[in-house]
Amino acid sequence: MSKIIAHIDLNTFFVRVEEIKDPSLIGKPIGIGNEGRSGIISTCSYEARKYGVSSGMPTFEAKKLCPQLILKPADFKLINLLSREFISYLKQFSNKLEQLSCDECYLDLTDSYYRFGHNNIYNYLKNIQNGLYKKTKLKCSIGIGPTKFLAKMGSDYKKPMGITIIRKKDIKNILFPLDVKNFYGIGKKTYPKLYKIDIHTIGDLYNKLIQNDYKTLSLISNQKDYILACLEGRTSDIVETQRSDPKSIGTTRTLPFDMSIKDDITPYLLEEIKRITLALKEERKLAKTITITYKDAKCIDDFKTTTVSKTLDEFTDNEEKLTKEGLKLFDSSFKGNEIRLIGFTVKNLIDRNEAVTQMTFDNYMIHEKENELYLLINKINRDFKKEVLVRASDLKKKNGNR
DNA sequence: TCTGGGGTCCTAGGACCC
DNA sequence: TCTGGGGTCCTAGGACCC
Repeated sequence: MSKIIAHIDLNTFFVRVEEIKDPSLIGKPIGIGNEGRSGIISTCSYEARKYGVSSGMPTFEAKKLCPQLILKPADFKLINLLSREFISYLKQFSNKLEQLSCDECYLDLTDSYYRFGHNNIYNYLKNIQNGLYKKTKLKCSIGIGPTKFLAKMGSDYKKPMGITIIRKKDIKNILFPLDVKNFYGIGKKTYPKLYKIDIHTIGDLYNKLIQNDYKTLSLISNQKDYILACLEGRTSDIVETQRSDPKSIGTTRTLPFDMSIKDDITPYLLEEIKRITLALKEERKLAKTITITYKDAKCIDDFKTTTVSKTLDEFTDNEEKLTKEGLKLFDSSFKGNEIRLIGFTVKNLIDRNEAVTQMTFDNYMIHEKENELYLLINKINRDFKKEVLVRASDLKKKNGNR
């Protein structure tokens, strides 16, 4: 028997958070993003979309398209709070929940649907959707299908507050007429190439693949089996409740201005290395491979990103070691060209307790103690900085009122 | 003033070993 | 005389997603 997998997607979540804070914004064109040198729109309201504004667009361009656009920075504190409420609300219906990001998840409803003798799947879902709205004021779209892929395509099909059921027998009717760029996994590089060989819809793509069309295979031969499995309802229906281990941890930072002098860039790199060391310790991981990322400042109609990496002789979470190796790699690879962004990533990760076998127990215990201390010092530093900022702003207010 | 930041997965070539 | 074939690891880059 096939499962009942739901994909639940919050509609324009970051915008909705602002509307909940300030209901007078409802119905207005809103973009979430920062003003300034490197601001982009992370998401925008449906009203803004009418003007052509879309996510990923630089804010200056969005402003050009829609001058009355109201720009708000993302309020991550409230976003995280509401995201947790969203997840905990859904867990009432099934504990088989896989969170994909702050605003979407899969839910395996097979047991709960049948156990409580429901007989109308649409009403059952409508109830979940309305309940979420009542409790949190958040709007969502729900897709239902026998596989995760079909559920995901379903939640995307109708927004906002849509409910779409895609059984295997509905695939031809619902998915085949859709533009091929709506296929989850076909992105902005591939779809124009598909258009060129006269593949415009998902149905076109399916038929060409079935026929082993030479031109189609030359573009996406490696994805053939996967795409066919998706469109025949044969992909995964397993909702993974355990958060999977991270494969890499990294940060990047856009510099306050374009830089080409090593000594100017180094402090920013050091800061990124510090952040990653802290994250490694918090995740209880050790890393073996380090990567530095640069983005060129000037490059004709594209920002070229280059990476250099190095695999170290041992797994580590030691700040001194990561800093030493990071700087060495930077020194040997940086060509002195103008860059606008710098980043540091670690990969090739193992659990810290796995490393016990690689060091003596005493050394392991010393390492654990050192790390506890490291996290504590970081927390004190953070709290201290916050305190200083609060006092500074109090002082400013006082002086301002005089 | 002028395109974020966090990830995953895949590929291809080269080095190296047996 | 002159270099197979399989496997693994490392590195760089590309495509995609939220």
